[in-house]
Amino acid sequence: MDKGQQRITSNDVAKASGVSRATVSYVLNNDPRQSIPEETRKRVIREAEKLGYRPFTPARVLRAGHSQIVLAVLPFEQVDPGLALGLKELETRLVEYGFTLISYVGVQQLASKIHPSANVTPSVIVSYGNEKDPAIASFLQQFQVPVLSGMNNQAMQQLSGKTQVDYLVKQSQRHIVFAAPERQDVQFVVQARLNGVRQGCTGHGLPSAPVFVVPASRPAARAAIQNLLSHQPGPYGICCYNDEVAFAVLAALTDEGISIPKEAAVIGFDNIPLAQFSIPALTTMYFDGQQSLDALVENILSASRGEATRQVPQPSLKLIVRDSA
Amino acid sequence: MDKGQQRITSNDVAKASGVSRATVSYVLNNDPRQSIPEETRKRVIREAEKLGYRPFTPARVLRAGHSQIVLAVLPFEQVDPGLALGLKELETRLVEYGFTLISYVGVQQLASKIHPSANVTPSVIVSYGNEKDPAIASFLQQFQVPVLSGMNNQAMQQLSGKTQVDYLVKQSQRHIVFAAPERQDVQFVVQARLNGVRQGCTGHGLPSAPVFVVPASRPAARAAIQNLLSHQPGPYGICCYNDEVAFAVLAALTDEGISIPKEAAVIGFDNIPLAQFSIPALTTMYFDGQQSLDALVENILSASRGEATRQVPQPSLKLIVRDSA
DNA sequence: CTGAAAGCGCTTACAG
DNA sequence: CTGAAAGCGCTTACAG
Repeated sequence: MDKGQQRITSNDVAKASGVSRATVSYVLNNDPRQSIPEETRKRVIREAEKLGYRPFTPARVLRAGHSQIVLAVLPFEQVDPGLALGLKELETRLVEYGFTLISYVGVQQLASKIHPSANVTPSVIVSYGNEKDPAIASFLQQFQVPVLSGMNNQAMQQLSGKTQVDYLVKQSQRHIVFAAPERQDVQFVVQARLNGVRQGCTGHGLPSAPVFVVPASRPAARAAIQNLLSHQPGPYGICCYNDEVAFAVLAALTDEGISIPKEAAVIGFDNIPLAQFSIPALTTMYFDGQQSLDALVENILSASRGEATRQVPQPSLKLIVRDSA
Repeated sequence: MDKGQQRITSNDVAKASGVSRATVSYVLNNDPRQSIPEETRKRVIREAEKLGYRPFTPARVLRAGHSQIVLAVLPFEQVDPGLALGLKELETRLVEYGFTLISYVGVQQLASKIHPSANVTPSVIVSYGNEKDPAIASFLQQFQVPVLSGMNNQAMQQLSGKTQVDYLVKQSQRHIVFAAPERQDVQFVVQARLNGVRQGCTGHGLPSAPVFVVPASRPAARAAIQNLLSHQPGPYGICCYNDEVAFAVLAALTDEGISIPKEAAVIGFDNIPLAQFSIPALTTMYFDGQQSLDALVENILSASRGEATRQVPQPSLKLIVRDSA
């Protein structure tokens, strides 16, 4: 069945350099318990290179009993830009320890088909969704490996919502509104953020913020905001779920001729690269997860060895003040 | 070393259901060449489920000699939104055949560290970069599996550039400018797009389009565009590398008080979700890769069996006319 | 219809 | 210092 060239194995390298497979393995893995003469070592390495030998990972993993793969489970349709950045950093960090980060995005549909897990054998999972959701829980469980929580917990999300309100209120007293996306895949986070916003309102003795679901089309967004604003006199303070929602709100406001930030102040979340180029430039916030990242990496390493993990510190919240609020 | 629970193997299932490992395998893989009594079959399945048995993939792959993994190699820092969508679709399609799509983003740095390939064993690679780049070529080569070209070739990119010009010229005669991003990771594509734009200029008897490198910060972008526009009288037609660049151009133009599209028309590329929310709403284009996707999936399947692949048809180019051009 | 056995490629005690 | 051997978990000829 398998046409084409044969796989090059450690056996080939052994033969080519006139040693046993054991010695090849010792040399290539730099086993400190063996002392191989420099000459032999050189020869093995040279032959391996010449043959283009790559150890066949599945065999190695079978032997070791566990892979060096970390799986990030992201149960949303799209990865928010802020999260994408964090994952990239995590990946870079893990590579230094010989680990590879693999992401599953939009697990809900995938899980229902042939289990994608069939092809990937992580030794640790980092979960960014609601682990209490039974569908997600059972998806995670089937891997039978430790599951860590990514830097995306409810407490953090609430704090962000609250901080948006704090900033808006500090600027001047406003009717606080929470702008939510239509997409359903992320409502878990939306809820947490909303809770934070409402908590902020309570803290400032303000009425509870209404939810403004921002339509995904521009004319609809405009109509919706017109309707929203007609209910109450301004000025408004609009806490957006993220920068993408904020762009839609900005456009709707502009189309309606509402002046920003005077009549309606808008604050986003994520500080995506595009945020500085909105009109007006978007005031926003983001998580600076450096220390949390360190802790997460440590936990991943521990978990992969079967050791206990520690509490990850909250990332700190950064505010970027531009022109929209 | 390995603490915690033992792995559940097919042996456990065999013992629990009072059959041999062979039978377990036959049942669980639905081997059509065996006729197992319905009762035995039921029992095996039940026990496997009860024990939560999952075949250990590395062992399976070692036996089979090849995985069911397809690796997408994306040698850029970030994945453009249009590409991200295409990958998502590809993944969905492949899952139906039992394959898993895994992406490596930003391979240039990764490749220089511990070879990430050590942990992943694809049976086919889909490459979205410049395969003639020696660094990329050697990265791809080490996997020793068939490499297919993703839907991202130069001819396509050129056509997009040319089509941008065609549209702009059809609207009215303008000084054509090509707006390129600062980021270096994607210059391979930028060049192809630029070639297309210049080809379009030539076709219409226009002078060759100058390249406007758009700074990543708003004030710098504004200063740069002021400088650009001072060289020649308008009106301008600005072909942007993608929608993100277009957002920056729009902001710079607006800050300079240039009227869009009258004095400067702007056309983007990708039709990202945010495109409709720019001010003014962005005119842009994108690839509709449906038929190409079918062909790519077929090729992946063929290649994984060691069979020959066929030419992938060009995706068609869609124009979205909004207000910026 | 079922089971004992071989073998995929690797690493690592173990014997020399 | 080096090599023969065992064994990770799986599937699949092969023998019965």
